[in-house]
Amino acid sequence: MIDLKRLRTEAEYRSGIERKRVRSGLVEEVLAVDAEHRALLARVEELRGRQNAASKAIGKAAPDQRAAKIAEAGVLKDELMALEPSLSEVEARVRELALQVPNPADASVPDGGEGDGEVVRVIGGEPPAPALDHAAFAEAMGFVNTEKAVEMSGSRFAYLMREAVMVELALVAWVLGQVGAQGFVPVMPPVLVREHAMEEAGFFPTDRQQVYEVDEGALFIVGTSEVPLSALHRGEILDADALPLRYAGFSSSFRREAGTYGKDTRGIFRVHQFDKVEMFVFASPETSAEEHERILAIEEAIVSALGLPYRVVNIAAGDLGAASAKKFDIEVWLPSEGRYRELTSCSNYHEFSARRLGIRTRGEGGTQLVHTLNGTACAVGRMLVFLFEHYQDGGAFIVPDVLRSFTGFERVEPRNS
RNA sequence: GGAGGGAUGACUGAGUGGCCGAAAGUGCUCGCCUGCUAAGCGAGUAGGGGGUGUUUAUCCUCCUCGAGGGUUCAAAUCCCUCUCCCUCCGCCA
Repeated sequence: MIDLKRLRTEAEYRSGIERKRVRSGLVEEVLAVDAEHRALLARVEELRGRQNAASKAIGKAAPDQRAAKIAEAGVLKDELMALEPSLSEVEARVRELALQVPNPADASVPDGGEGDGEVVRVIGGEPPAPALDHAAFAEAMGFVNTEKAVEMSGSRFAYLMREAVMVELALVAWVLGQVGAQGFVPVMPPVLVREHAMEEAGFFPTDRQQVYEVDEGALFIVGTSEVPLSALHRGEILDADALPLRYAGFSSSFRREAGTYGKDTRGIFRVHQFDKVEMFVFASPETSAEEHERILAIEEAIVSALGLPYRVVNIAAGDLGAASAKKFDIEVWLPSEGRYRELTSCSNYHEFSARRLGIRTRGEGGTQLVHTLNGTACAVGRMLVFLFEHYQDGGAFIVPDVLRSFTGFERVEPRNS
């Protein structure tokens, strides 16, 4: 949720929103309805004040004067009742519109849309394509079965099988250890949440079409453990000394991938269900930018330890999600496609989601909203895609060094060939 | 699945229609006192919106006692719905 007060008083705040490709006229509309709301609120409050005073007077009045005073207060009540429905109607409109307004882009975010991100750095080379691309290799090795999964569940589902399962689990265990060493508390959260959790995390209403709905709309399946992690301190006033609070959620993630027909149909690059270790941080506003860099550094350390060539991109304003004020993607070189593809991303939400969640700290001048940040420690399935290409040796698969103590094997030979 | 009890400020907990945004205690903050510590004494201590503005001051005002709705001139208190917690019974691991 944006700060309406800042929207109407700070030009920079407003331009940060407008840099994010918002529906034209939305900002003007919000401001107009907000003004209407405040004007009406003043009238209603004035009436309520008089009504409150009149009611109090009845309690103190002598018994023989009560009847007259009750009649008097009744008139005020009727006036109020005539006005209040329009107030709640305007309130609902402000809220509905404000929910559609994205978090303003940070000043350090470049202008433009998809493809206009700023490449911050490039690490590693651009090795040539292996004999088989990730999908063909995974199938040849018996690591992935999409055919039967598609019959059973539909496109973009897959069975992960054999040694690949052990590599998947090794990645999870290793990554949780890495982030644990950085102070992130491991969490396995519920993946079914109520609607308000989706809204407060910043996903509803804007990304509703990406989310699976179950139990007749009572519950929604999360597309990232960011949602249940964000709710971990819902409604709390946190001790400033306790910040930053860092969590690492491990869960399956589910995405409808609406509007991606025909994109990334090979293998398990883009699927409806995948496992992910996600970092989530509640930070003070003063340190959130620093914390963002820290999360990025951890992501880079993980990709580097796996020996993958990558680049860091500062995502352009028009390509940011609604809740994000700033986002870094790590894109890893995918040899078969001869280009960098997104593996992780980390965002600073500033106080956008904290406002909806009601998460604050106590400072000198009262309470202030915390900042929330999130970042992918490891999107496991997507990571496998890159490993399947970068760790081919002849027809065999080599287990990355750092995972070997978890898998118990170093190499998987080609099957029946 | 059935029956009953409950949800109040950072915490414990009183409060069945007006004198209640709310007793008391704990905690915390400040001051006093005590040679130190402990104890004692006094004061203060919820969140949010709007207006004003000398713009993290002051002041005015409205809302909030799990959430939403209703009754009433007036609701923490009465009624309805929902969410959650507890106890007992049943069922199942």
